[in-house]
Amino acid sequence: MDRREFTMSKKSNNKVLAGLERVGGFASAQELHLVLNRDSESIGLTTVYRALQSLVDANTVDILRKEDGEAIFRLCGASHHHHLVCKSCGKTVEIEGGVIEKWAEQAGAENGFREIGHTAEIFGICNAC
Amino acid sequence: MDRREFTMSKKSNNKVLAGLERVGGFASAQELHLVLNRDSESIGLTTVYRALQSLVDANTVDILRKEDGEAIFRLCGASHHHHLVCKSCGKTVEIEGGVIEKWAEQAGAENGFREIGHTAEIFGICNAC
DNA sequence: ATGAAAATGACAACCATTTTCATTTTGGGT
DNA sequence: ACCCAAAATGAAAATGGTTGTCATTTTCAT
Repeated sequence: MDRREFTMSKKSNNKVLAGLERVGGFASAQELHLVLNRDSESIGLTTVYRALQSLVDANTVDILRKEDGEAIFRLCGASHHHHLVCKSCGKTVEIEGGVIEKWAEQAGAENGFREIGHTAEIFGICNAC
Repeated sequence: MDRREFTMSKKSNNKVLAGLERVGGFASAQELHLVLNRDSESIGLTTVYRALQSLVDANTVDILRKEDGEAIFRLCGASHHHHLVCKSCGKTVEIEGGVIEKWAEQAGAENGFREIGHTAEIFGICNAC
């Protein structure tokens, strides 16, 4: 009877994915909620949170935290890079992170972990500040 | 009489530093507040937050975020390592991060940043889970 | 069409963090 | 020592992102 496994493409998940595509980069749950409703896509804030949560669980969406602790999301597969952020003015540079991937994979493997993921951010003061 | 010039060493900052030393690794503001008051160091939660803030500004303390967004703090200079955390059971392994130091330093230098710092954490599922 | 299960969303609850503000402490000038 | 202004403190209230609740709606297999 229950043959539904991974076919469940919840409507809300699709709406949220569409929103993330339109935004292109990172967006917070609340921003996403605004964007979606601005474009006559009626969807509740709670549902946006739930959709994001399930997309994160499904490894479709990445989550990371701004310095103030707010969660921001982006589509996985969007080229995986890291950020160099100026603590003073907020200027952000995208950094290639192949080294980090390897480091994380290796450290995980050495300790018998699977489904390895990682976060890595660099911060400092840019030359304009 | 008072020849300690510009040791603007606020009493609360010292209490908080002592707490961080005692804890040894990472601690949240609230944990710190508990620890301090448990040891008959009377200090308010608000003051703990303010002290941590000023210590972070003074580059005496590092701040990073747990996955749930809560801020955790540690003394700078406390042996610099990273964590491999099991998403399921919370088991944590300390990982050497020399590669990361170099990666961060280099990326910062290449982009004209100074006072480079970084965060990096690895997560996955441990073999017991 | 029908009933059960899943999904939805308005609203309330939660909780870490910040702000407010009244009070206390500190420290320099006299 | 004494004043007094500025800094520090902390209890309580406010803030704000996120999660829980629950009544209602939608989906879907029969």
